[in-house]
Parts: sequence; C-alpha cells; structure tokens
Amino acid sequence: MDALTTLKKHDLKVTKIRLAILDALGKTEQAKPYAELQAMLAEFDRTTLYRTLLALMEKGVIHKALEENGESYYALCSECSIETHVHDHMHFKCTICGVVQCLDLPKRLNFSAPGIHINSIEVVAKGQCANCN
Amino acid sequence: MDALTTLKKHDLKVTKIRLAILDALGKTEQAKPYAELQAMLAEFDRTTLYRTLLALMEKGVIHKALEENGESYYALCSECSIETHVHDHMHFKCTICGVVQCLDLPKRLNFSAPGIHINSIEVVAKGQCANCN
DNA sequence: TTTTAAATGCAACCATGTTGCATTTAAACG
DNA sequence: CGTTTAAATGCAACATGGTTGCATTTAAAA
Repeated sequence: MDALTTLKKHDLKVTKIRLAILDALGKTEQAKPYAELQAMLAEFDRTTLYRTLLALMEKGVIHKALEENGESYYALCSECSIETHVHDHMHFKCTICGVVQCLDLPKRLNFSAPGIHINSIEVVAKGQCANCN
Repeated sequence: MDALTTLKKHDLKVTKIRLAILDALGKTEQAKPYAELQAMLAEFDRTTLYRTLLALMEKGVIHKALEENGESYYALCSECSIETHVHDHMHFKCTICGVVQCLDLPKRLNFSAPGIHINSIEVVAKGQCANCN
C-alpha cells in the first residue's frame, strides 16, 4: 500500500512529513533507528518528527520494533489499527551489520505463571542475518 | 549471597557505591528503574553511578532487565559471570503497578528462520501481577 | 473561498548517556 | 603498618532524545 492510501485509511491528515516517514520506512522491510530517520528528515523540526512518530504509533501505522541502549527502531505495522495493535511477529537484530527486521513467529507464544495474567509478549532475537553468514 | 561476597567473587573492588547498588537491587527480586536507583544513590555522582552500572553489567553481576520509553530497569543476575551471561528467564512488567521482575522460562525457546542464525532470545511479557488482580 | 481543528516550527527545559581529566582510594606488597 | 599504584570517583562539559507551551501555518471540511 502506498503512503497516501495508508494515511487516509487510518484517518490521518496527509502531510509532507508523514508521507516522508512512511516512504522511508516502506522502502525495505527493515526497522530504522531514530537517528537515521532524523537524518533523512532533517528538513523538518525534530519536535514535529517526535510528535508525528507518536501519532503514527497511536494510530497503528508504525511501531517501535526495538529499544536498545537508548536507540529506538521504528517499522511499519502490517495489520494494526487504532483499536487493535496486532504484533504476531518477533524482532531480529543482526549483531554484525546491525539490521533490525520483523520476522514471523513460527508458533503462538503462551507463557503463564502463578497469579500472573499475561496480556502481551515481545520477543527480540539476536544473531547473524542471511547476508552476514 | 551478600553484596560483599558477590563483589569479591567477581573480582570487583569493594566500594561504597557498589555495595549500595547491590543492596538496593537485592532487597526484592524486582528490577529497579534507573531513576529510582539514582534517587536512592543521590549521594554519589551520577557519572559514578553510570560507570558502576556498566562495570557490574560487564562482570555479570547485574543485567538490564528491560528498556521501555527510555527508562532502563536493572536487576541482579543469578548465574552470570564475566565469561558467560546466562539469562534463562523472561522479564515481566505489570501494566498496573509497574513492577518489573524476572520469571523463570517454562520452556527453552528455539526459533529459526531461513538463512538466519539466532544466538540469543529475549522475552518481555506484560500483564497484571499477582498483587494487582 | 471561508473556516477551523489539527499540524507544524520554535524556544526552552529535563533526563540520561558519554568522555576527559584531576583527585582519591582499595588493596597488594614490602 | 606505611608505601605504591592501578582503579575508582567526582566534576565539568557536551550530545542526544523526550517533552511541553505557544504562536503560526495548513489540510480539508463546509
């Protein structure tokens, strides 16, 4: 889906920075670190970038794939909306080239512990990607 | 194990802030957010706290249990050393009271994907803790 | 074209990460 | 118990990112 259609589908006004962010994240299936996004979008004020990322996350257009040593990685959502955020995938980071991507989860995860009620589970795996081995 | 013994076991000099950090993390099995640690250890310079946390993590005495919205949670390690970091547990955060704790993993996780080699897996679950439901 | 709520840019502030350097100290050694 | 020294600490300084308030601009509905 192209950026414009995505925005309209989620009831978001079509603005320059929103199109630019979706284009940036849409080129590959990889998650992008904040610093890289900011560099690509240097023409916009960083406050605007900050608030736009918040808005896109709230509407289920993008999600924070990973937070590591203070660096946040953002990626497109495939099936989220403002009502339901569905993340049936795991996040993978290559420890060699640094690429971060979403991978399908082979099976549904279901943990439990006495007295505890679990609502959501996030999985982050690290290793070597296809290019690096 | 008391703080002093732990430090000696990991070849770390016994200093005031190190004892204080281990005492702070050892009182409960819960992970503590950075801000709370810093407040408890306000008598020390924050650079010292920063470097001490780094040193304790490197030696396998503590680990970063969770990073969320820029806030890092620290907890004691049970079986790590400077050579091997063993984390056969998951991290759980209660979305009501905010408590973060390490839980045993019910089973060994093993994911795979074509062309990718996975070395480590982290699991973060969210839900309601025993006290909150 | 007019209207208006939403989006943007700017200024400002705060928390945390990070490094360099001078001073202090733990602990090894005589 | 003193001397020695590598390590730890405190301080200053800077970078990055998160966050808010407010004035201005703009998307899109009327």
